Amino acid sequence: MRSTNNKPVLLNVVGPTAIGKTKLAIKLAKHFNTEILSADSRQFYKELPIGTAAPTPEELAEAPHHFIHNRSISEDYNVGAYERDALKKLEDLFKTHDIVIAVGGSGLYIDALNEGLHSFPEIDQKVKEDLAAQFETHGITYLQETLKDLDPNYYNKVDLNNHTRLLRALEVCKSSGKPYSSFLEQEKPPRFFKSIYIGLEADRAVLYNRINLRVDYMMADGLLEEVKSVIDFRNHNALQTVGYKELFQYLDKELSLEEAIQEIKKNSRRYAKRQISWFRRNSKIIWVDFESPFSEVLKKVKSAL
RNA sequence: GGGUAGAUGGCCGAGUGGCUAAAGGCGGCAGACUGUAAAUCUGCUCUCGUGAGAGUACGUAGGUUCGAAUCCUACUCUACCCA
Repeated sequence: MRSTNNKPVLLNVVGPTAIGKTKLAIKLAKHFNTEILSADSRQFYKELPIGTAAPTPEELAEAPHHFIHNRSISEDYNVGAYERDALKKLEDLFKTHDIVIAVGGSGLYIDALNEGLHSFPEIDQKVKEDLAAQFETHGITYLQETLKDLDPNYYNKVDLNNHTRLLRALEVCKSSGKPYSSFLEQEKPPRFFKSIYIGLEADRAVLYNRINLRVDYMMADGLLEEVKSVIDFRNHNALQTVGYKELFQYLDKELSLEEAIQEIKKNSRRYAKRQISWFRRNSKIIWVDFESPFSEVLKKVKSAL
């Protein structure tokens, strides 16, 4: 089942949270007798099975999964590391499979996998801490002015209100002595596989209803206990996550349990909206209704091969 | 039955004669996104119109005024208090 140009195929299943990506990916994996590569920025943390809606043990048994529960929240992990690790895994999988399934709702991770990121220098931790401290004391203006000085090109492009972006760019500039934008100008090596994208969609009201219901299921499944078990790590990046942030607030007595649950639902809806925005601009995605019969999905996949 | 307070856009809530289609918040919609990305950030949100602009709007009905969400009268409803 190689693609027409004889490259192996990475079949990406994308879409907003709670729309049924996991289940579709498993069906596709079984059909093509292949394996699943997760492109989800939270499901690889083994301590967070409930709140991240990771595949259940039963689902994991249905098809081989990679990048699920293979990391700890105590580790620092990020897209760059993911791209490196996932690509290596993919090379392995393509030795024995012509088609592999990727599934995930993290747009940046999907893009990193399929298109690649530019290569950036290592960040000097001291530089990072210094910048954070400067931001703390001098505010965002400091970041803006420093960037204007170190990388005027990027200064003209970035969202100047977004401190996260400014910090990252400055970290690269200061660690490497070269402008951040100069790294973006480098040629990216082309992928050795062909990418196909299936996007699941649903009416907004239907999607929101599914999200709300899933939060209730998570609570019934013991999300609160899961959150309590990881509270010592609450400042780690891995826990800047919907479902955890809000329940930490409940444990801090800032919110009632009911309020916290409502916040989780709301923030999940907003997250879904951001995912939709991200995927909408990818014109390669073949969109299908989340309730489409599998045969129909399969037909669309095959016509894209 | 009497008294007091109140009634503002999907919701909460400010405004107390012109600068008000009406602050702010919430909710919603749309967008950005290259190593924190389930993060971070931006715009829009009465109706019609691409736009200029027009129309409708601050409980209801009248009134005062060049001009009213803002002042007056009556009525309706809500909350609390007295009987």
